[in-house]
Amino acid sequence: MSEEIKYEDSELYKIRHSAAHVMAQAVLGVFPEAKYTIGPPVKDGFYYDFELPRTLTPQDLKQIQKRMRKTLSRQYDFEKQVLSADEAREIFKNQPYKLELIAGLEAGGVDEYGEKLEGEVEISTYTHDNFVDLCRGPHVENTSQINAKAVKLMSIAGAYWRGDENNQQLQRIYGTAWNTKEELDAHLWQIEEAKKRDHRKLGKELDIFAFDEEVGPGLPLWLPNGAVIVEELEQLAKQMEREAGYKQVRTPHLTKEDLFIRSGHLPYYAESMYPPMEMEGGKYYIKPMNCPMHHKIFAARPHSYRDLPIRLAEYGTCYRYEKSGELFGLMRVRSMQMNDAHIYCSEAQFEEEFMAVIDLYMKYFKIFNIEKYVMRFSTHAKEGLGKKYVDNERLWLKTEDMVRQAMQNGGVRYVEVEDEAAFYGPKIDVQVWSAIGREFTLATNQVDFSVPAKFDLKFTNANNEDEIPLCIHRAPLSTHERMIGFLIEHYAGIFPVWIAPVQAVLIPITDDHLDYAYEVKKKLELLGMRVEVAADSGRMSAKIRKAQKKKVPYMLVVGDKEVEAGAVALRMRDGEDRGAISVDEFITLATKTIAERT
RNA sequence: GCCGACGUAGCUCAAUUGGCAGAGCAGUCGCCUUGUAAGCGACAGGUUAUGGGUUCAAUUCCCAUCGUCGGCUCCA
Repeated sequence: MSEEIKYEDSELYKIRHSAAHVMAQAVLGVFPEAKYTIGPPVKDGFYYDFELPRTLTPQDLKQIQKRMRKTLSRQYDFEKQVLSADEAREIFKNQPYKLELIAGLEAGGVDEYGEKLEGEVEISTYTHDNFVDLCRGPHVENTSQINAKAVKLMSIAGAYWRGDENNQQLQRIYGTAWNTKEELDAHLWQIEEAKKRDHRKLGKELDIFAFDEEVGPGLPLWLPNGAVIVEELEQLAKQMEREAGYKQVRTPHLTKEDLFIRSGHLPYYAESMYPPMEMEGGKYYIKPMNCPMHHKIFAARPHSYRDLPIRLAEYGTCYRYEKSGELFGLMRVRSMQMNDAHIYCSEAQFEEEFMAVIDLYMKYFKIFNIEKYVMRFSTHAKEGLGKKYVDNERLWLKTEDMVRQAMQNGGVRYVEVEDEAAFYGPKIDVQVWSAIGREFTLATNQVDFSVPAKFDLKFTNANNEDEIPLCIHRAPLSTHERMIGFLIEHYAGIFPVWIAPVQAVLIPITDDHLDYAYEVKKKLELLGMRVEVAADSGRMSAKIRKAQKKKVPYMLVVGDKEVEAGAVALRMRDGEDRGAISVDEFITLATKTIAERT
């Protein structure tokens, strides 16, 4: 990776940045009264945000693109000019957003996102043709370096000024730009391919989950096939957690408000919680997370340092009132089951416990063959102490160091991001991307050196004194919803045999072979396999096609020869025909594959 | 929640400028008895998301609600 040119320094970056200017010029051509804001390059393209007199239509996009092509057919230089704040103000006197940016640059070197700039700040403009934009570059030298056939405007969207929902909402136009038309076509093709593995599409095709308007948005229904996957994941988690010394607990879905007052979730988290129910004068909430319940379990009995660490695990069912626009298939829902656990330990035990959790992550990633992810280490920021972060710098630095040390000792690659921690401690998030490119936190591993105190959690240490334990919140398998959404896309629906909802389909060639098919099915089911018989009146090849579309791992064709020999003709879903093998041989092969989760 | 687009059979999609709502697949029932990705036929399937409005007439035009999608914000 390090040998590659950074995107920010690449030619493509300049092309996209420059294309954004050309687009802004075109928009101003159509709407002379438009206020333009910022327009940076992004992954695969660029955007530009505008305040416009009316909302844009797809027709407008065509017109804007046409104007862009006209500009790109000529040869205009991009000319940089460094100027004073006053000079800049004169040029952009009718552009309030630009004036705000100039003020930011002048005052303390704040960039277009409100982030601090390093070093000396100069104010500069880039001009091509008749269009001037406040910009620090870089750009291509001349518009002719942008291939008009490799630029395409993609969509119109709403966006808030400086990303703050309290600010003015602007209209954003997304575009994509490449070196050549071939690259553009390849990109568009890739988008189409990605849609095919979108979990919302595959989830429907493979009968994994469904939403129902009368049930409500963000409340998925697991169809039988989906429930199989849920069950397999739970069994995996329970097995791994048993081996790692966790104890299973179970807690209610409802709780009095007192619990969330103590935990500190109310009122700060209230807007993500379902409104309370009033019962006998008291308020009850549906839980948005399990931690307070687990803390109460820890507090339910006295503990000696000899008992620690105590690891409490639960696939807890939680409900969060996510804003309607934030819902996204299974990836972002309102009802969810978390692969949750809380580990209570002493400071001395912390590193080992944290490492063990990371180790568990790695085991899971190996099982699922997950390679494309980023571990994000989120730390506190000094300025936030006592505000968004618990005011205990010693423990922040100590636990952050412990986490850093554990990650480095384990040889785990991560990126460190300041000022992204939970309020109670640093954390490691595992970031992944959905098929259509949206980023998600799949798993999370958080240190908590604060909330245990709020719950008066304690254990008796070796000196016979009360001591507050540290707590590790961890969810390596995320929630069932997000994990399965992710797995559907990760495998493109071609699940490994152990989680495949249907593992084998018996395909009788004629009805004469039905009895034998059922006989084999029963034999396989006794071993715990999920098997179906294709008993419809179609041709064998039609039955294969059906099984193939459902991505069933094993297709077992049975005809006269197989009945005679006590065999099945094994066809794999990649099309490989393994010919006739004995039923016992198939059982050996299948049960081994399933048991090894390969 | 905000901005925009969209909503026709279980699924994927048709339906000239407002003029009788259709097809393929899936399903059911027959026939065929079949060797590695679609055998043939018949039947059934709809208050065009929901509720109002305009009109002689609305899937089509207008309004509201619900839902989905693309983004923003936010997140397991």
